[in-house]
Amino acid sequence: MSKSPIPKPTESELEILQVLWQHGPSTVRFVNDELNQRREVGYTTSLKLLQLMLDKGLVLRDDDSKTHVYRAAVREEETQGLLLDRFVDSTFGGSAMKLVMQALGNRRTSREELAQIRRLLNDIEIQNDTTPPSTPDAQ
Amino acid sequence: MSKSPIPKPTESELEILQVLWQHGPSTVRFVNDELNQRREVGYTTSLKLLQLMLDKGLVLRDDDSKTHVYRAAVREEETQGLLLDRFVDSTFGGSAMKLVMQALGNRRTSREELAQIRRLLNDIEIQNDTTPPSTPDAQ
DNA sequence: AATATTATACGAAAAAAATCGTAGGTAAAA
DNA sequence: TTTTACCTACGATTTTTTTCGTATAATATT
Repeated sequence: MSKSPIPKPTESELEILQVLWQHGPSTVRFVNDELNQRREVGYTTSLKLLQLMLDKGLVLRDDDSKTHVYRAAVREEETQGLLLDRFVDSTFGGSAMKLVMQALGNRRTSREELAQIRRLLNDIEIQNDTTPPSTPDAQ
Repeated sequence: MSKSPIPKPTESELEILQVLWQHGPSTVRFVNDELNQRREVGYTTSLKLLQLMLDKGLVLRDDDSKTHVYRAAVREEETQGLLLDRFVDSTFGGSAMKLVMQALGNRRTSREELAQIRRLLNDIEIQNDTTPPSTPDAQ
């Protein structure tokens, strides 16, 4: 049961992953166009990034046709969770609570979203009740 | 009412800020010792970092005595909020909700903490009710 | 067939961060 | 007063990340 040694994506790599997660398998051209909606990036820059990501195993590619198609090799939630851990650690000293409080307190959250969170809280409490609190949290 | 153009702290700088936030004004020696509880860092590395941070305005220092004393120049919540924004943006495509859901769903949250969040949710809803939803959110 | 367009590969420069070594100063101890 | 211990300043190196230029091949266009 070997855990994949996912290398942490850098900020730029994350941007690209976002595109792939959101739009599915894409060509370099498409990815680059997407990136350029936010900031100016050269085509070969995106290309190189994707190639590096391929090496790292962050993406896979289909090079059947001349124009290669890349897709994310890591799942969105998994990766986000990983980065979240790092972030909570580095910025909030390990306290996920603090983070949540800030995230909620800092910005305007709609009633709909609040309700959604309440629902989630309920679910978690139910789980807490039905599950022994001593669940080994293997990382 | 000029907002200070706080430069974004890097990961290492964040580590140091954590120490200062947690322990208050500290000497280089102390900061370095703290850092070394997590990983190996040379003394002059910490020193240099603090000096750079001084330049950037991230910390202030009292150099009355020979041994300088540094303290955070940026407030914890403010800085965390700033970084949170960046993080939400880069990792969760701008959706704070997604982040909160993950943060809560992903890890074991104690009943106490859940209650705390509920309280916060209540507060927010009250605010939402008493405050016109159209608060100009000048960025 | 010749030309223009669009791709990939890849080395390497540029930029950003982190780390360290060494010089030199001050103060306490011997 | 000499020695020892600790501190700061600061240049410079190393590492990591980002960005780009150029060579070259394949495809489409005229």
